[in-house]
Amino acid sequence: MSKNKKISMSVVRRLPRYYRFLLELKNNGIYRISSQALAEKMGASASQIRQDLNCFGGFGQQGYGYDVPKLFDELSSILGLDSRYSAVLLGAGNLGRAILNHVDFASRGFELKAVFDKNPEIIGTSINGIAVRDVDSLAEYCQSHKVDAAFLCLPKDSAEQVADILYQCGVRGFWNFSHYDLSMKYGDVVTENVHLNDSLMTLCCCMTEQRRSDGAE
Amino acid sequence: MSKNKKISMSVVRRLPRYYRFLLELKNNGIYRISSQALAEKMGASASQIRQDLNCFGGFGQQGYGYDVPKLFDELSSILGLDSRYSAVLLGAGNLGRAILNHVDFASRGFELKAVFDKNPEIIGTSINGIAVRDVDSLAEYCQSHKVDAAFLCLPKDSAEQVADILYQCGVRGFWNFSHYDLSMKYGDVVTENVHLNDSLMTLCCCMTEQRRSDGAE
DNA sequence: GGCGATTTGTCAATGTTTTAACGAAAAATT
DNA sequence: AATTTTTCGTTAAAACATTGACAAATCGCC
Repeated sequence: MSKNKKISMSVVRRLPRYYRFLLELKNNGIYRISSQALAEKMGASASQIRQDLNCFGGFGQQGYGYDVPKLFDELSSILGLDSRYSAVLLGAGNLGRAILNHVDFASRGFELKAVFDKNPEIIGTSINGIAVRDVDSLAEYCQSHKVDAAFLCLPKDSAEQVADILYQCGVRGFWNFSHYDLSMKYGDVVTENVHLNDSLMTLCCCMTEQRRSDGAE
Repeated sequence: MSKNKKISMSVVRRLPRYYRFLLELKNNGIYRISSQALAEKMGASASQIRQDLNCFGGFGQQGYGYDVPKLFDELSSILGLDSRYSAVLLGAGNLGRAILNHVDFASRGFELKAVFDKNPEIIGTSINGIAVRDVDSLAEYCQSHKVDAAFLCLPKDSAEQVADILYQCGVRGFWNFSHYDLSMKYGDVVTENVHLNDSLMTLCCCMTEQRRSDGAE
C-alpha cells in the first residue's frame, strides 16, 4: 500500500508528533478528524498534514476526513513501534539513569537488555531491575546476544571506544547523547543524536537574538 | 558589523556544532583553518560553512582562511554565551536531576537560580547546592526575582499549569522537556523543545525503514 | 616588489520543503 | 434522488536551503 518513494527526514521528524496527537484524540473518544481540524490543534497547515500522510498511502476519505483509530494504527506501523529491537545502554551516570527511569522503551519499539558502565562502584548494582555490567565485558556480551541498538550516555572519548566494539558486533542503531560523531566514521548506521548542550546553546542564541531585535525596534 | 538579515533556523542549529569544533581546534593549538579543512573535519561542505559564517559578517580572509580564536570568540558572541540569563528548573525528578548534574549552565549563558518540585519528600532537600522549593511558591519567587528562562522537566499537565504562572511573570525563554506545546498558546516566547520519546521513536522509525529497504534489495 | 597559489565572499543554479489551488469523491442535506 | 457541502489527494507555485562557480583579495615565496 505504501508508495515506493523515499520519505524525507522532515516528514519523519513530524511523525512522532502526529502519533501523540492521534493517541490523545483516540483516548478522548474522538474517532474522526479532518486535516483542517488536526492542523488547528497542532499549529500546522492542513496541506502539510495531508501531504505528509499521503507519503504512506491514502488513509483519509473525501468528505469525511481521517478515521482516528485506523490512522493511529497506520502510524504505529510506519514508525515500527511494534518492533522489539534489543538494546543496551552505555553509561549509567546521571544521564543514563535518567533515561532508564524516564523513557518507556517498550512502547517505542525497544527492549532494554543490559546496562554497562566502567565505574566499579556501580557495577553489579541494579537499576530498574537491570544489573549494571562491566563495560569490559561488552564485546563478549554482544557476541553472545544479538544487539540491535545502543544508547550512548557517556562522554565523547568513551563513546568513541565503545562505538568501535558495538559496530564490529553488528549494532546499527544508535541513540547518541555524546558529542562523538558516529556518522562521520560509520556510513551504514542509523544515528539519532540528542545534544543537550547544543540545545541549550540554541535557546541562548534565540533568546539573545530576540533581545537584540526587541532593543532595535 | 552583522548583516541585518534574519538568520534562518537551519543556520542557528548548526552554530553550536561549529562552536564545538572551533573549541577543539583552539584547545589543540590550531590557530588557523580554511573552510575546506573545517568542512572535511565536520563532514559538511565548504560552501555551506562559508555561507553560514557570512550571515554574521566576513570573519575570514582570502588566501588565509579563518583565525580560529577570533572565529571562536565571534561564535560565542553570536550565540550569546556571555549572557547571564537567570533560570529556574521545574521538576526535580529523574530527568530534572540528570539535567542539573549533567549540563553546565554557566558556559551556555544561564545561571540556575532555583529548583521547584511538588513532591513533599524532596522539597527542602538540596541538589548540587541548590535547594528544592515548593512549586506553590513559584509565583511568589518569580515576582520577587527576575527570571529569564525556565527549564520544564515535568509531565504535560504540570507543565501546562506552571507555564501560565511563568508567562505571567514575564519568563520568555523555555527549555521544554515536556510534551506540552508552549508555542501554541504563547506567541512571543522562545521555546527549545527536547522530546526524548519522540527522538527514540524517530530512531525506531529509521531503523525499521532501513530494515525494510535492506530486505527489499 | 612581483607573481602564482590559496581561499574567501558572493552570485547563480540546483534541490528540497512548504504552501496554495483545485478537481474528484464521498457525505450530508433537502 | 438530486444537490450542496465537506474534505481528500494531487498538482502547481512559492519559499527556503544547499551546492557550485568564480572574481577579488590576500598570502607566501622568490
